[in-house]
Parts: sequence; C-alpha cells; structure tokens
Amino acid sequence: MTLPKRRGRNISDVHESDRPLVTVDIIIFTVRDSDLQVLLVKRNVLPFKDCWALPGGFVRMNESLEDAAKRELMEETGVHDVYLEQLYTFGEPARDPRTRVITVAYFALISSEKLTLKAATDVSAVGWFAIKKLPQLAFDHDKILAYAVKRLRWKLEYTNIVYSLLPDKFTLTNLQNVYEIIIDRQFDKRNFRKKLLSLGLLKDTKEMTQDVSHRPAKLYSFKKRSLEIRAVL
Amino acid sequence: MTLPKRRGRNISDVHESDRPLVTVDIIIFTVRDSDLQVLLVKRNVLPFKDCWALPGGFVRMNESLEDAAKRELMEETGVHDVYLEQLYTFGEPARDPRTRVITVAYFALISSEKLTLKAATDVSAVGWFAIKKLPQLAFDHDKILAYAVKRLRWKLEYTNIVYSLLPDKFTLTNLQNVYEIIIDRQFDKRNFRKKLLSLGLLKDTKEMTQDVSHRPAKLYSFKKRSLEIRAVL
DNA sequence: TGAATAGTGTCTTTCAGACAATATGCC
DNA sequence: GGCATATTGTCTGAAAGACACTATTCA
Repeated sequence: MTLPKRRGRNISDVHESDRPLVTVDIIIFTVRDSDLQVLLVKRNVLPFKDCWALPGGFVRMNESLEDAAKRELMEETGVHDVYLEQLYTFGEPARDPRTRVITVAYFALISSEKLTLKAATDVSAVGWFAIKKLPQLAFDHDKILAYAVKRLRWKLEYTNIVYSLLPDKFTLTNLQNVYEIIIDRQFDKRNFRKKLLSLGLLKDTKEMTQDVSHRPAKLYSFKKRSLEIRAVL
Repeated sequence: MTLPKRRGRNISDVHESDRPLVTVDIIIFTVRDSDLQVLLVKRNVLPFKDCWALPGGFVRMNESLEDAAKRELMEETGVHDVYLEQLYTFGEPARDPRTRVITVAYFALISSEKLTLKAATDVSAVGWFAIKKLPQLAFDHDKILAYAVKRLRWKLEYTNIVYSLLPDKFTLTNLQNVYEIIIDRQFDKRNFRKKLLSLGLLKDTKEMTQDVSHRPAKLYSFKKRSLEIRAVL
C-alpha cells in the first residue's frame, strides 16, 4: 500500500497566477456613548462601492501579519499600543467576487479615553457604528464582525482584557458599565464589585471623581495592563 | 485634517510577484499507547530535507481553507469526518527561507479506534510521535505545535471535545485516562466521575466491557457528538 | 432636604476538592 | 482466596447568586 501522490508540495509547482491575495482586516472596537462600537470605512472603489466595510488592506511582502494589522490600525485611528489579537482567517473562494482573497482578521480594543484624544474619525468616510445598528457591510464582513463580537464577549468573561477598554483610572461603575454594554446583560452591583475586587486585579488610586453633582466615587486602576487568562465573571 | 493615503487598497496595485504563497498545515492529534501523539511527515525536498514536519500543502485556487485541510487529512490518514478546527495563521516573513509563505494551521482530533481501522501510517515516511518525544521540526512547526497543544488542553477543559478522541463506547476510566494524558495531571477518580456524570453529556449504554480478567466496567457513549462550549473540568 | 449615585453585608445554595472502603469477575 | 479494576458517599470550604439599605455630595 502506498500513500497518495502529494501534489503542490514543491514551491516550483505553484504558478504565480495560482497565488491567492492575502489581506488583513481589522475590527476596531470601543465603548462609546453606552454602546459597543466598531470602526468602519466607506469603500470608494468597486466592488461594493459606497458600502461600509472593515478597514483593511494587502499584506506587504516584508511585513508580518501583525505588523500589517498595526499599520492599518495606525492609518485609521492614529493610535498605537492598543490591544490587538488575531481573530480568524477567512478564505472561502468566492468571498471576493474579483479574485481569490484570503483575509486574516484581527481585532483591536481601544479605550474611549484614547479616542477622544486622537481620533480624527469624523473626517472623510470613516465612522463609528454601534454593533446593534450596523449598516450593510461589504463582502463577508458581517460574518467576520459577528465572530469578533463573540470572541470579545468570551474574552471579557475569561480574561482581564477589559483593561484595554478603560482609561487608566476608572470607577467600579465605569467598569460594570463596560461589562454590561458588551455582554448585554445586567449584573448585581454588590456581587459584581465583590467579585472584581476579590480577584486582586485592581488598585485603589486613593483618588476620587471630581466635579460630579453627587457623591464622588473612588478611582481604581489595573495593577497590570497585560493579558491574563482567568475567569473574571 | 485628512486621513493618510491608503495604499494597496486596489487589487490592480498588487503585482503577482508580490503575492505570498498560502499553505495549510495540519496538526493531527490522537491518544495512543498512553500518549498524546501527533502525525508528522518526513520532508524529501529542500529546505529542511529529511526533517520531520507537519503535514500540509498549498491551498488550491478553488478550494476553501477548510477543504484544503480536509484534503491533507485524507491524504495522510485516509480518515474523514473527524474534528477539525482552524488554529491560527502564521505569517512571519522569514518563516520559510525560500519565499513568503503564510500558513493557516488547522488541528484535527482522531480517536484511536478510527486509526486502528484505517491508518496506513507505517508506510513511507509518516509517523506518530509522542508530544513529549518530538524530533526536531522543520520551519516554525515547533511553535505551531506548541500552540496547538495549548489550544487542545484548553478545549478539553472548556468544551465536550473529548468525544472526538474516544470510540463510540468507552468506560469512565477510558475517559479519565484521555484527560490525564492530555492535561498531564492526575484526577481523583470519585470527583472526576461525579463531575462528568453530573454534566449530563453521557448515556449509559447498558453494556459492559467484555473479556477482561477482572471486574467489567460499564460502557458509556456521548449523547451528542458535536461541540458544546461549557466548562467540563 | 431632595436628587443622584456610591458603597456595603448576609444568607442560601451550589460546587470543588479531599478522602477510603466495598463490589465484582476472573484465575 | 488473591488479583485487578470498578464503583460509590461524606464532609468541608469557597464561591455564586439573591437581595435592600445607608452614605455622601451638591444644588
């Protein structure tokens, strides 16, 4: 008994016209105005001209996939040093009507704080959209986005990733709001605070909110702003 | 204020020589001989000639990534209908010394039962290797494999995926052994059984093991052989 | 003193984890 | 009876979840 002949194992077997294109698309999430929002760009070329799409572009020959994603992120938001992780690779042969395009999707999380500092997103055809009120999207971007939301919800429950969506200092109410907005469920205030404080992830900054017309709240910060995998909720 | 100029957005901007190659590599796991094992093939071409590597090959223009992975799986093991999921996409520019090759890694789980029925893996340069006794691997395949093991362990704890590593009927001891081998930790027999039975995933087949020279054990099967995400351990 | 939000404690139930003796079938 | 493995229950501590009142600041 012999093994089936292996085709395509040798690099010289692959003609240039047989090479698919590779892009990265990036799902940039933030929490703004009590909504989970995503950054979309309006296409100005065919196909799907004038349709909203995830920001993305071709991977250059000498950059890694992550570098390509970072470049796109920088181009769209002017922000760097945000949370970024590879999501999934979508490669159905017909997902782009022009030719075979395989896209590696990344997702990024940006705190609303960084946004108000740097975003120039009102200019031109770039915009933030609430997940619950999305326009029609180009290609299979609705599918990609749905998958990203699933991953984000999971990460929020099972890691400390929420740090990437909050400013350096925040109140426990801020924190709870982010959870409630993204997971789309209400939590009991006492249980939520008890749980989060017991995890030992937070540091009391000894500061209080200023200029509020009611009782001020304690400000907390994260001891570590790096990913840890452990159940949070 | 204007956005930076976007490059590479138009398909005609991408010259053929700028197109990376895309492959799929597949990590095929099984539990055999009290070990977590992975299928490797011996390369017969440069680079890394005579080195062991993950089975894989180029993605054809008209097949999806998953189809490409299934094709590789079929070619290497003669098995279909196994658990298969996309793992991660590796695309460092220098990961292949010849040219830019981006690989989409998949991992597959096969029950030892199916293997003994169909595998023809002793032929030619294909072999099963215990995770703890790996040879040196080609390219960045050691990194890919390490990531796959991590994902497998995680999936075992947080989903019912273990069904894909067991025959239709199995004893609770069989089940516990698979967990202990993969997670590399011992579990208390009473607590393990209590937990697994309480999840309601298993069905008592009313059959017993035959031809053992000691007390026979009950045989169980899974109610559903499809992925469910819920903590198992 | 009223409006708005911050902050806090108890009880119940469930689950994880530690732990050892008895049952069954074969030789 | 001896060997090998299967099967079973209790206790304790920790954590999840349900639940409501007091505290503080400002206008």
